[in-house]
Amino acid sequence: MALAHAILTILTDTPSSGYDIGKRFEEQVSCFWKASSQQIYRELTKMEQQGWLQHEVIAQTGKPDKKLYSLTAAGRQEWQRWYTAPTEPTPIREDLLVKVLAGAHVAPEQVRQAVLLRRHRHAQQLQLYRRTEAEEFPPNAMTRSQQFSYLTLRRGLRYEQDWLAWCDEVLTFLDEQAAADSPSALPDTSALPLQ
Amino acid sequence: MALAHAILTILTDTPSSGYDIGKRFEEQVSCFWKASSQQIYRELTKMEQQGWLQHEVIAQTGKPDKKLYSLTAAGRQEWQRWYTAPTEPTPIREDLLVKVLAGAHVAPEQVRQAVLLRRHRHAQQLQLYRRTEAEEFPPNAMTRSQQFSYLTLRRGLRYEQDWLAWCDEVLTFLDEQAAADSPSALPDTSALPLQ
DNA sequence: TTGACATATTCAACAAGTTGAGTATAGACT
DNA sequence: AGTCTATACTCAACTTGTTGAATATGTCAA
Repeated sequence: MALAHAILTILTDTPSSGYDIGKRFEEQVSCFWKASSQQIYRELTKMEQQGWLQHEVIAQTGKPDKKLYSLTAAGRQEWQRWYTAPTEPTPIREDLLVKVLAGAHVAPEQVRQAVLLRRHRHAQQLQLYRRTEAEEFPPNAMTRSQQFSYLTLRRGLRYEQDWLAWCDEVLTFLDEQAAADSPSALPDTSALPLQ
Repeated sequence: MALAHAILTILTDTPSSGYDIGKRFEEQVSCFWKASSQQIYRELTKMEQQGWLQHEVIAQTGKPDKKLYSLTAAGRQEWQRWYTAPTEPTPIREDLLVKVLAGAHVAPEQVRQAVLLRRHRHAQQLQLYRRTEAEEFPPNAMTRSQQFSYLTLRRGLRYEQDWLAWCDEVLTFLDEQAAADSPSALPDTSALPLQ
């Protein structure tokens, strides 16, 4: 039911077509939700069958017709119900952590490579968020709606920073291990790699 | 294919039954992967069909028979291939962020409630991880395998701490808004809620 | 002795997410 | 003239994840 509620939330803001919703997902919401257009269209059909939405067909010149969806009273009510119900955290499924967990069974270089690759991805994503922050959220001139939007971007920023910091922890650990194992290492830095 | 590789990883360590794997998922891996036993059994069957695993039936006294799965050469090879292939970050789907995004459309108290509920959950999870840390990872006496395991716990600890910090950011923002809106507020603390 | 709990696995149905193709119009670029 | 992109939607097949029930044995405690 989760995607349905994300869609309801967008339609709370303004009536939209499936295509519009898809774009808003990509632009605004991609930091914490991803949905393919196929998924969105399918969900919209289901939600209309449930009576949460209605649509009217809008003829456009130069573009294909579109179905403009808007909330029904039942939809608005369902949205309110959802809003006050507790939200569960996303189940996390992280390949990289599985790899690190098994780190003792592979060459240290393999662990390092895996972590480095992911570190790079998070660094890029962080940069992207930083750009968005600079471009779309002027420190002293945000509307109320923008302020909330900014709070969600803050989550994205934190998330990426936290990943980077953890990757660095792992890399530091690997460095210390390597130093301790190599004959030319300083002898007294091997213990207590993390605390 | 992701669950399959998590299972391969566990079997790299030691041959196990579906039930054993389920328990290790719950105990060790639950911080970053969740799988129901049904899912695991289904996946094991599929993996055996692909030739990654083989099993032998072990008769036990006082307990039902079990199927002890172990890696084949092909399975080990596939695991190696996966290990060196880049890992994508999990797609995140966070209801709570959708709620905060729409914060301007509901009463501030509703946002606060939603955030407080989640904050509580993360605080509890953090405490749980802290206990695990204290009980299972003695600072100076970890095996190599434990050290890697500890690194994954570190990810969990960080993750929960980061959530708490963000929740507090949102709550602070809401407090400042409330103070700015109420007549008895200090007049000059309203601007620049975050930076 | 009855019921809860741990061990150990299977089947069925469904919901959610992914992949890929297909249909259409229209403007812009080459 | 042909291709690319943007708009706008649909259908089908598949994989993955969730929920609930069913089966079977043995131990431990109320």
